[in-house]
Amino acid sequence: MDIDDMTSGIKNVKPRWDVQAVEAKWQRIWDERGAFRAVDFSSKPKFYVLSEFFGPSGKGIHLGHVKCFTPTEIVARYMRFKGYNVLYPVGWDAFGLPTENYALKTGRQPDEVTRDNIAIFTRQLRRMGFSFDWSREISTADPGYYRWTQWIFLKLLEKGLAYKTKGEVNFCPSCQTVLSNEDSQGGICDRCHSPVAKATRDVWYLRMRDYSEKILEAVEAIDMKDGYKEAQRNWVGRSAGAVAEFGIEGSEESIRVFTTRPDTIYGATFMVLAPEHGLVAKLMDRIANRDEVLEYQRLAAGKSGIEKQESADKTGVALEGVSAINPVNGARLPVFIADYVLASYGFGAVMAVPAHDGRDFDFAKKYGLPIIEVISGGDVAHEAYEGDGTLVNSGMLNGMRTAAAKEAMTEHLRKMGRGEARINYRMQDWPFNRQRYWGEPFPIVSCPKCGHVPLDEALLPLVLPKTGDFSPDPQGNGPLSKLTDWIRCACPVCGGPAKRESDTMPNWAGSSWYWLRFLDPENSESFVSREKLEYWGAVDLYTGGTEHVTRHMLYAFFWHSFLFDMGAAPHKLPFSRRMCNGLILDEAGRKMSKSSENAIDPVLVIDRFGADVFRLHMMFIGEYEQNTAWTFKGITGITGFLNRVFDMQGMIEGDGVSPKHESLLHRLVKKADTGIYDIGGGKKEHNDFKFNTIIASMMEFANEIRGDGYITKEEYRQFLIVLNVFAPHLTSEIYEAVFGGDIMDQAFPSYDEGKLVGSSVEIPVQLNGRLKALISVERDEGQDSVERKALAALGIDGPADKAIYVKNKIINIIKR
RNA sequence: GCAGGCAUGGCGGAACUGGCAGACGCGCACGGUUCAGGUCCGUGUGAGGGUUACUUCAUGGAGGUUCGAGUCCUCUUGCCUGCACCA
Repeated sequence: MDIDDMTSGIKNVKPRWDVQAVEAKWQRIWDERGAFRAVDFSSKPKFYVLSEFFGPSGKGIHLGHVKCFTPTEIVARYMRFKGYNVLYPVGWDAFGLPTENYALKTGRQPDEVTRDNIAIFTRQLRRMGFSFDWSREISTADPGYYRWTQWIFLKLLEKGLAYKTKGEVNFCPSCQTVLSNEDSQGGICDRCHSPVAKATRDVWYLRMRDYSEKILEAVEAIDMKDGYKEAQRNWVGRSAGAVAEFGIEGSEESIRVFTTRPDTIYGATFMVLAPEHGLVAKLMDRIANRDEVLEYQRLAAGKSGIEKQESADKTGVALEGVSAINPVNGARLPVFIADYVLASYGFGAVMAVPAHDGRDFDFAKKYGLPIIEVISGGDVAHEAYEGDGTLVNSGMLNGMRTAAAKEAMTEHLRKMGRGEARINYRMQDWPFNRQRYWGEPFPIVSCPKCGHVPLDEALLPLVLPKTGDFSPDPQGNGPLSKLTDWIRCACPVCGGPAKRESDTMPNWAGSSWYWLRFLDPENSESFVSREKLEYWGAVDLYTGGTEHVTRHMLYAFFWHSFLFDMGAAPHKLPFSRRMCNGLILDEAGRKMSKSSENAIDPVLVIDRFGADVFRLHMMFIGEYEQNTAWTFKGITGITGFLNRVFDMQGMIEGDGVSPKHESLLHRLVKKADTGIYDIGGGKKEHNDFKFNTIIASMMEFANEIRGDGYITKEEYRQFLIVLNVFAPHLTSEIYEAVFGGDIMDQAFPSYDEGKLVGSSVEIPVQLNGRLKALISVERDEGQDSVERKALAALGIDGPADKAIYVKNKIINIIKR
């Protein structure tokens, strides 16, 4: 579909200025003047604003980019007017599967594809007129950049936060690579949307779980909507409880469980292990129903995450001949394996208390296991009671309340040497290697004698070698393993024959620290200079997609906390404030993605309407954080508005601010000054990012001017500055024509609280809460005289029973 | 199941700490300009009733607090978005 089809049926409003020429002219001027350069160590206050950098696909920018970047662009221009040294950088998250898959499909080299795509993005973004500091452009696939990604990995390794082991991980059969939990949310590959399988592989893990508390600290400290914090807390999944150790009858082995309810331990009537629990193999020769157990294990291993979700019904198999012993009362408990217990959480085993846990209850009912009530308050014959209450049937705990009993039992277990208090986390360590080509090579050599040996830092970057064959290997080896000359090397420690690591890092590696590199993109001595880190500090405002809240952001918190701990970053938090933009939907309300049919190419919109109109329209049709259905309806209203702004050049009369327009202008300036961005931040509630209503206020102002037929020079000047942050091209052009010079040299206009209301105000008069009349009063007029006017307007003799007057707003007369 | 969010005209959406509901824009109607269409300019536009003055009803639904509720409280319905057998 071309632009004419898409815009058929809407008014054909012609702009009265040469849109394309004006926009090209100012983009060139800004470029020549280096207008958006952020200045290191400037004496102005710093302001660092960032939207998530671009994954440069071949399709170019999409509407989601425009929705995401226009707000930060507006904030950046606004903050420059407010006298800040603004850093608003641009870069490329260039490694990763989309580029690699595209290169495979088209038979081209990923680095060439990346270079071409970056060129496309650059051209398009310049045409949007975004005020990026292009001199700080970075790409994660550039050796000068990924040298430092590799360096951070070596530091993680040095501090014991990276390790390689065999582990069960998510594996995408289609992309033929290992994925992290964050990459396979809902059991679906984030890249190709295939169902994810489980596989046992050699995995490089990063000890992200060790950073759970620090990540949670960052979650609490960053200024961000509660919903996102909650999603992040859930992802980390902190829960406080105890570990308890149950013996195995006639064996040295024991079952360790994590429980949040140590108070219910007297109610445990059986134990459940995850099917793949290591103990099963160890006890195999005592298990009477070996075949049945092995069969169940085999079935459970084959189930995907989705299959497990679909079968809510609980299944399991008893380990016949195995009994566990409750450490507190010596009770003999049967032991089961069942796939409702997850190997990856806690110890992969639970003490089952059917009276007080819904899942255990279901399982007990199905297999006819006893249910013992130990907390009073429910009806455990019919359903599990998970609430608090008083302990019964619980020996030493009887009569205690839940909270006290938890504490007492935890202490009791500790004294017995059979348990202790424990905080457990749902979040897993981060599987960090991918069996794909287009990523950062690991600076690691594998030596038969010395194990995994890191390369010397001085040898970084370990450059990704060029190869004609970078297709994934069905055996699950990284494509680099085919490059035998590159793989073979000498061990840095013993000099003997060794091999390089052939896997590469995931596409989230380079994005886990990139905001820091913008501070010092050319540095070849360190990842960022200390002085620049100290000058710029945290990103003041960071925006991006909601989908990155439980992924990129958690990785970012992890790496940043690590860099802080090792003393490499002087500030604790990477970002001060985070906002997430809503999605762009098509007119039918479906998600508009760049791959789908319904996508609208932003370039067509620029060609037809220009960047100024496009930006205003995008901001006008919906709120930043809400999903927005894209439509061309109404876009001509924006063109008409800018036409009227353009026409004001012929309506200039007088200087100063006319009394007629004074309160209107002050209200507009206040609306913009408070509604674009809350400077200072730190507040719980923000009242900014109100771009749609600021545009409405500008339209109101323009309507008033048109009605009056004149605008003063000073009014026009202030109005153009406000509009400039939204529509920089046209306003620069008009400003130059009317006033001479560059509008960007101006300061943002100021407003006066005392001038927001005109000298006389029209207020509604209510009688018993019903609107009856309007009266005109002086600004701040006293209640007595307003009340007299109101009574007169209502035609009432004598006093009111009561009168409520809200100054300059409303008066309500009560007369029964 | 748990958590978070949303609900206002024909449509997108306004409404600051409770204070004229529907700003602004689109659409629509009528009028002007035009040979005509488009553009442009003007007027009107929540629903019902009345010839007018006016009046009743309206922010998913039901109650409540208040002089006054889209906004606060209780209950309820529908939709969206995360996480989901996490012990």
